[in-house]
Formats: sequence, structure tokens, C-alpha cells
Amino acid sequence: MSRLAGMTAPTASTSPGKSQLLELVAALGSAQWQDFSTSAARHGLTGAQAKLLAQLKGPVPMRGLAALLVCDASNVTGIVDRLEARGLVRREPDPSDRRVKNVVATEEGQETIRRVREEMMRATGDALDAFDDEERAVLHGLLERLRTGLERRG
Amino acid sequence: MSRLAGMTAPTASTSPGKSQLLELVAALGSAQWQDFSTSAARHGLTGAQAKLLAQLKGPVPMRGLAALLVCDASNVTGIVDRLEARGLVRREPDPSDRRVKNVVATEEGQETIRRVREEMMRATGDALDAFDDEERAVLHGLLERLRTGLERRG
DNA sequence: GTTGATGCTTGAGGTCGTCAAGCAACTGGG
DNA sequence: CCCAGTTGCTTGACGACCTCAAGCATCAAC
Repeated sequence: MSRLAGMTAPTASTSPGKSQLLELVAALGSAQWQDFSTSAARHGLTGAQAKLLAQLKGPVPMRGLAALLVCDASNVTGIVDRLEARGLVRREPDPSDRRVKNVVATEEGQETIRRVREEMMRATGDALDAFDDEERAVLHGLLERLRTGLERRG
Repeated sequence: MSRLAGMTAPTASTSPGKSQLLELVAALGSAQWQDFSTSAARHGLTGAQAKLLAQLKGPVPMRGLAALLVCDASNVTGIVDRLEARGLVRREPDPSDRRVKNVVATEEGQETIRRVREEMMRATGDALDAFDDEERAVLHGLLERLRTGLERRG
């Protein structure tokens, strides 16, 4: 029943080593970012703009966006400016703090990012068709553990 | 013996779905890129410069770098210019084609990228300490399949 | 040898990203 | 109340990244 291990690790002594795993994660992340950016480009968006738009499930203050995107707040100002100029995003005043501006996606913004996601699914996601349910579950579990391992540090 | 599946997929009916898996890959790739960039920054390099330097296991023509980095050739010119100005890289004429310039990492360049990799291993790689040999092997196998799946498509 | 393709560079133009400085608004101690 | 200190956002300067169009040198093939 060690079917997965048997399929994926030809010899028991083959322990991949961190660097190879990290390189693999890097390659996948890079390829996915390419797909995401080109999907975004088809809708006239840059990667950074699409990434910001993807964070807007609800109203988010500028400061929160800077934290989510791990960049300077002044950088967020520019990206939101360009998105707002195209009607994909709106700045709303925060009722409880007049310093804060909450960013919300407009209807068109939501529709646009939905399509970008959809196209990326067709591009990157097709590679997942070769995986059965158990494999997906195992992969999901391992990646989830890896992510939480990355989050609990600095 | 379905230990892995049992650990990672609490209920058999939980099939993660593509989008969640892709989101996970994106989060991991993004976090890793952050670590890589900040490690590079400690050595005075940008992420793009370090990424280019990481490709130089041997002499590589400018055109090849553009293909590896999936960007315009004119972009490579600028990045190599900056790396060359700091003595991390050298442009050599190609003996068989005088149009071609092969880029090679200098001793200092090799040492620098080696340290960047090392620091990133300490940052991102620690999250892999929680995985035993079988888990790493399974993860490696699944990611490898995913990568080849991504490569065989325009 | 002339024509066409290829490899690299240059220049213009835009986005991304940081830093320092500035303004408005919130906050807490007196 | 008031006033220092903090926080949220914006602006301006500056550099790196990135693409496109154009140009130059070289190669390849007829």
C-alpha cells in the first residue's frame, strides 16, 4: 500500500535533499507567475495590478494591501491609482478613521480578476489533470504543512 | 499503511480542487521569492540579478539567458551590464560566432550566488526539517510530475 | 555578393519598488 | 483642553526592471 511512495521514490535511499525541493518549488512558482502575468496582460493588467486585485475579497485599507503584498505603502498608492483610473477599483473613506482609505473592487474589477483566474486555471491548472484524488489530497496536505512552516518565522 | 493520505486528507471526500492547490503553489512561490530577494539584497543584488547569476553554471549566450529568464534580450543587456560593472560576471566572445557574447560568472560571482543560495536555504529551507525522508520523496515526486506537466505545453 | 535571418545593443517610455518628506487625523498624558 | 507622538496616505526623486522599435555587425544560403 505504499503505492505513492513506490510511484514517486524509485529507491528508498533516494532522499531528494532540500535544495532540489526548493529548486522545484521555485521553478513551479516562476512558471505559475508567468502564466498569471500573461493571463493578466490579455486583460491589460500587469502582474502586480492583478495580484493586488486578487486580494480584494472585501474592502481593504491601503496599509493592509502593503502588508499583503509585502511592499512599501507608497508603492500601493501608484498601483491603486492606475487600477482606479481604469475603473477596476474604488477608494472609499473609512467611517471609523478618516485617515484610512478602503480599496474595493468594482463590478468590472471583480469580473476581470475572475477571468484572469479562469484563464490561469486553464493554463497552469491542466497539469493537475494527471493527478487522482488521493494524490491531490497528499500534495495539498504536504504543501499546506510547508506553507504554515514558512509562515511561523519572521 | 495509507499513512500519508490519512495524515493529510482527514476525510476521503475532501478533494482539494485545482484552485486551492494553485493558490498554495502561488503562496509558496511568492514566499520563496521574497526570501531569495532579501538574501540577494544582503549582498547588494536585486532579485533579477541574482536569478540571472543563478543560471550561470557555465558560459551562456545573452540570447540563452533571455530564453531562460523568459524576457526580452534587451532586458538581459541591462542586467548583465550592472553585474559586469560590479565584477560578478564577464562577457566573453564566442569563438565560433562573433555575434555571440557568452556570459560567465567570475570567481566572486560564483561565491556571491553560493552565499545567497545558502542563506535562502537557512530561511526557506528550515520549513522542510519537519518532513521525514518518505514525505520528502513523495513531495519531490509529485512536484516533479507537476513541473514536467507544465513544461509540455507551449 | 546580395539577401535575409540572427545576436546584441541603444533609446524611449512605462511600471515597479524604495526612501525621505509632508499633511491629515487619531491617541494618550498632562 | 492641548499638545506631543504615532499612524495612514500621498508626493517627489531616483533607480531597477521590462518591452518595443530601430540599428549595427555577423552569419548563412542562394
